[in-house]
Amino acid sequence: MEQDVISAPASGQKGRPREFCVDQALAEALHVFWAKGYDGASMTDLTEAMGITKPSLYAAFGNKEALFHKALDLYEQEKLEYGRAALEQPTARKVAEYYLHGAIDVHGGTSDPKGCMGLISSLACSPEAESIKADVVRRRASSQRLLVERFERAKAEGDIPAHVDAEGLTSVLYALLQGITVQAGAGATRAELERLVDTSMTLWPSP
Amino acid sequence: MEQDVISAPASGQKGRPREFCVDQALAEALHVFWAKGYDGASMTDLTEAMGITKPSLYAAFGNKEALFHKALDLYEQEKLEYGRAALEQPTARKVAEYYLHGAIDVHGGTSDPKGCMGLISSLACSPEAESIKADVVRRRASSQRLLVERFERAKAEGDIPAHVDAEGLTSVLYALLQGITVQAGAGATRAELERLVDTSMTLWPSP
DNA sequence: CCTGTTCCATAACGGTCGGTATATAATAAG
DNA sequence: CTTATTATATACCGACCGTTATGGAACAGG
Repeated sequence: MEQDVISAPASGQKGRPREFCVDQALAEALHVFWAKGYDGASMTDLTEAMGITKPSLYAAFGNKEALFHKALDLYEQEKLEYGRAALEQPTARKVAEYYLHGAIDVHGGTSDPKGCMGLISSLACSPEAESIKADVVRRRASSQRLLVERFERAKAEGDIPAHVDAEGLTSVLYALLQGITVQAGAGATRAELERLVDTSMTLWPSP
Repeated sequence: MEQDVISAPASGQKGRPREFCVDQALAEALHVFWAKGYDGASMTDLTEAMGITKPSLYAAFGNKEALFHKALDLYEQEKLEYGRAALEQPTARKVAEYYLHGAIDVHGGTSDPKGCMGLISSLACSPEAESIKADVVRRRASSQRLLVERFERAKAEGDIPAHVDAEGLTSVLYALLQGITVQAGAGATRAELERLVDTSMTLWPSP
């Protein structure tokens, strides 16, 4: 019943071959969800952007919600990779710098929609979007936990003062990140966002 | 043609008197918009919460968009008053403290919906909500400007170091504010939000 | 060829959206 | 009383929502 979404190899297909690339269609869907949010993206918006008809979409992805979760997977893999890379920076300060500048690149750039796809889709509150919101919150919590551990390691390494609260610092960094995506979505220029980040880094605790 | 929405005095009304209190109905509408956002709040949601029928709503408020703008006015007057009060604090540090703690009280409380009504309604991007978003962005910019001026005064008074960028600091404070409302809407506890604010204040520049 | 399977295209489903037409009820003025 | 004016209640509008049934087109194996 459940069909493999990742482009199947040419062998073993019995019926009529599909006329579109699933990965590319998913990338287009991601773009629509990113720009309009889960509720704001209609099936018509999606199918037109993906270049396929509604039955094709349902056959390949299940339904709108399943399509969103797959788009969110792709979003995290491709666009939120800077979050994983940030953790590997040598110092806590560089972790934060990498994080915030990465946010500007991804959420304040010109090639992709402004703002954060997860944030946009999780603040809209239609009852059917509750599972969407729960998914986003869950993913956010897990990546936030990694950041707490990273800052606790930094404290052990004397990288940030011992009196600093690692969880609190993580919440602060996340709040700044969220603020960046909000302001980017509201039309802030790249210069304004960099000013925000630069000022943030002047406040960052010194070891 | 345009009717005065503020409860008119008993004199001069010619027809059948209305059977509901306009102010109270507006307060109920505010609650719905706050919880669900502009797009997420349906006319049925609104009329049921307000206890009136759709024709009554249209007669009294015009349409959904006009109702939202009036609800947003009420929201700013009643719920965002802490933003104006913060500006009058004696030092920049106290301004920030007042601002952030006020945000926790209003956006992370239990009596009202979690999160920020403006943020929730301005991130949803249906084409019809563009003017909603523009209104929210405009109001935000104007209150942000007041904060920049306040911090520039603080610099002149030696309240924060001269090398600090007042505009950047304002963007940082606003990002923290937005992050607080986002995390409150995502289910953060009051203790977590206070931890965020406390840690933020340990980073605040000393004079 | 035929059969089976899978995909595409059209059209339609019931439901909800924001917004109204219509008719009736309640008041003030004459 | 009648008349004018305004509010209410019901029912409805066209448009769009997410989803699916239907019928034909394109392939593989026999």
